Amino acid sequence: MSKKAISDAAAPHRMAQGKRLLMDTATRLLARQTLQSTLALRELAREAGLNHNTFYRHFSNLEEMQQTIVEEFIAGLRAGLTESRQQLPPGQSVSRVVIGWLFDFARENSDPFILAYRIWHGPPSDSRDLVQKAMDHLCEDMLRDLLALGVLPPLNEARLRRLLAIDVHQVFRLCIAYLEAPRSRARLLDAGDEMLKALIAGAMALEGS
Amino acid sequence: MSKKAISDAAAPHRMAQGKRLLMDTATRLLARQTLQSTLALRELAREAGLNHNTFYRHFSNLEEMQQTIVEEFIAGLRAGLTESRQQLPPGQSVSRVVIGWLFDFARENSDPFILAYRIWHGPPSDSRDLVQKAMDHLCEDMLRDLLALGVLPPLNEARLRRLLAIDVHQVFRLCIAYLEAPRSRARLLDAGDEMLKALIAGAMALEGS
DNA sequence: TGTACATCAGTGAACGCGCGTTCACTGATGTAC
DNA sequence: TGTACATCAGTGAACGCGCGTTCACTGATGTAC
Repeated sequence: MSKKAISDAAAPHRMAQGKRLLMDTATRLLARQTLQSTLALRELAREAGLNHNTFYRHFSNLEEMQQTIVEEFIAGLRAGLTESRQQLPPGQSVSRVVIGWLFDFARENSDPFILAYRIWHGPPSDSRDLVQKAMDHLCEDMLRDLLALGVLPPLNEARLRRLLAIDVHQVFRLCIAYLEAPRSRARLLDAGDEMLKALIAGAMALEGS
Repeated sequence: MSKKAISDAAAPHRMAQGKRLLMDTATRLLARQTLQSTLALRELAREAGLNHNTFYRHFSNLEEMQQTIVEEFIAGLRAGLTESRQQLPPGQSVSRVVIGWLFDFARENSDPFILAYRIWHGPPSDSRDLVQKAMDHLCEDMLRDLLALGVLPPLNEARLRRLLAIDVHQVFRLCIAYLEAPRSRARLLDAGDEMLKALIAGAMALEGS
């Protein structure tokens, strides 16, 4: 199970040091800010240890940078999930393994993870649409996997999609909870497992009625 | 079913015009901002049509004001829910009625609603703790109501709480979706109904195993 | 292989502006006697 | 009922500061021939 930070996975092409540094610093500052405030361009550069004009060499404004950060995060998430899906150890609870992997991923990339989560639940924006699209995609993959693994009888697909979307939402919330209280890992894994089981059982019960 | 704006319900005591105006304007600006940026004190006052120093008559900083806004929102939400619970029309789907009421409430108080939702999913803060506490409370009320109505067999309470917490999260997400696409109201109500049914059925299935 | 030139990443000074905060003020409302 | 005083809501000028943005510059890397 890979634990590479996404910067390696998603941007193997050489990237200017300054750009890399600005993106990482911005992610850190945005993810760790305690009350909402604009990220100031000069503060970002100061924090990154660069001249404030270096920013303009790579981005024309902060929104553009944020979008780049989100794209990189999404690419890393998808690459990692694809990889981890191919190595599903047989006989284990699927959701435990996947959620476990996601917990690790969240821990390795906590700042981008938190940032993406907040953007996902934030005001409408291009960045938010990117995150939402990635989540939809993730949902589709999950449905396909569950059907392929035979965990699911072929129920009403539209309903399954809706319920899996709930699962995805809540799993990401669990990841955030995990980051805020890493010692609860086992309990949170249980909760994730219970949730998927309940949703699938619920879907089957609704089908019958 | 009351549709009063929360300012009436929660702050019947006379409040200085300026304070009221500042809080409403801040809520509007915060809820409608498209990309995250600090609310500037002077911009707020300008937008409210007041001298920028009026702010200091009522709050010592923006965080304090935000907390006041959140408290007022929560008080209004709870008062409204209590009221609507007492007038539950018999024979209807409980979740449809409650979610329907919540949709109306969200529409009548869309700015505070959106703000509270974003705070809920945002960085740790006193405001966020207030929202979380209100949601926990709401979950307890819901559990009590469902048990009293006999909709639920008395299952494992801890598990019920966890699954209802999921329901609450998702119901609020549905409210946000409703605000962003009011024409989908019927579809979103269906989704809310389906979700609660699935979760309850899932809980019962897990109990049996 | 060497040379000339273009592109690129990063620097540093300078600008005008809106910001948060302070202070001293005004006029209206409430209260004590 | 009237008077004196305190409290309260809102105003306006002034401050120093950090901000975003521009411009002209440097030195390193890449490329054409």
